[in-house]
Amino acid sequence: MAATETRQQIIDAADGLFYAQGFAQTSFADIAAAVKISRGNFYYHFKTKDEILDAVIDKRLSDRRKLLAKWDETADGARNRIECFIRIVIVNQAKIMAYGCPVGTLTTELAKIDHPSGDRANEIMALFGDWLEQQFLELGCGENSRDNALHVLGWSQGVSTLAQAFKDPAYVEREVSKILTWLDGIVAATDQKRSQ
Amino acid sequence: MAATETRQQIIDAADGLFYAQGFAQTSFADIAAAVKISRGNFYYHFKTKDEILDAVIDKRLSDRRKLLAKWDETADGARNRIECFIRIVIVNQAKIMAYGCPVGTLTTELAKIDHPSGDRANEIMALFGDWLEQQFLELGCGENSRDNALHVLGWSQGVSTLAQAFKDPAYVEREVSKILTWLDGIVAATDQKRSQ
DNA sequence: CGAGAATTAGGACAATCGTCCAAATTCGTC
DNA sequence: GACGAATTTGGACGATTGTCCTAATTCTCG
Repeated sequence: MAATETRQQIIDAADGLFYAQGFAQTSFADIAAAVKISRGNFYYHFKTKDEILDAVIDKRLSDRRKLLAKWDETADGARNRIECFIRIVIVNQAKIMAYGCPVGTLTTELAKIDHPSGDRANEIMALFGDWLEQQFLELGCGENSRDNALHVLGWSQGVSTLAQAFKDPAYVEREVSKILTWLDGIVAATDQKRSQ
Repeated sequence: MAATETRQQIIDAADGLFYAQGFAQTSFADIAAAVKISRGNFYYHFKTKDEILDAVIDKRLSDRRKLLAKWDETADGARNRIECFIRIVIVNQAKIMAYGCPVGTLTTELAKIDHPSGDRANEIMALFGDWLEQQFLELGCGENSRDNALHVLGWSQGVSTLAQAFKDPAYVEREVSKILTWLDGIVAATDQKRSQ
């Protein structure tokens, strides 16, 4: 099999296992079993566990960039694009209730063990923050755009944490309604300001 | 030394280490070094690592109950008590930026590894949720009280997660201002409804 | 087909993990 | 001071960890 192919399978399996079990709790043996490859084979593709982590972070960054690009293309207008982001807590509800937010739980875990790749993991969080800021800028929020972006981002992290703790789908639905009401309030306020 | 004394020192050290490093990342050797006790001595006080975890959760539950009781005594009115809760993200800012929320990170970690004591850890989260609900009930929010309580609780989790990721104190301050404005909006709305 | 490169298999390695035990030490009580 | 209980010590244990190496296998191309 081509090296790139096996390498990709390792990354994909590690991505899923890091999400479901956490980085520190996932061993080479776990990934090997998932890919059905000998343990020693890892050393050919990745010299250390940290290299796998970096590759997984790269993949997640790439995946999220693609997701945001898709929303940029398909969703009509900045408000609807923000709603796309908001609704991922419903779309991915089952996984979030089981494993939490893939972005938030990784950044939290790496920050807590002070891992060198923690900054790279934070880039995924920053990616969403920057994208949201861009949407609010397009909405006409001006200097409040960054503020609003972090508000929505933090909201999603809070909802994910409580969804995992309480496993209550109805709570998630209510919070989505609330933040959408807040969003439309922002839209109305900027529209009003613009017409003045 | 009395057994209860050593036991308490172990629990206190484990509490701090579980918070700073995470449960899974903290070994018996780590705690032993912190308490300056031989590793084997643990077996006399705790048969397994899970027993230490349970004791730490008990301590945290007790500590938080005391904190809430103090707020019940000292703070004047339900609104100010809710503000006490909101402001812990500022009071504990340094630790939160370094290690995240003690409650949220533990529940997240235990949920992810599907640990038997995860439910007990969730009780700490539920403790705050129930207390907040009680405050909103006293504010006169009626059936919206639970909803509002989870909103504030989720908010605190989101702020903690982003504070840890971005390490930006100004963001925390802005979010506190925002949620206090929201809170006063709730107070005003219920006052208005009451006077009708 | 055959030679050389690319890829994989399987295990050795030192370290660390949670657990457990027997011996040594300290403590309280008469 | 002496005896039994309570407490502590230091290390052994099997398992697992990440890392690393060598031999075997598969693939590629002349």
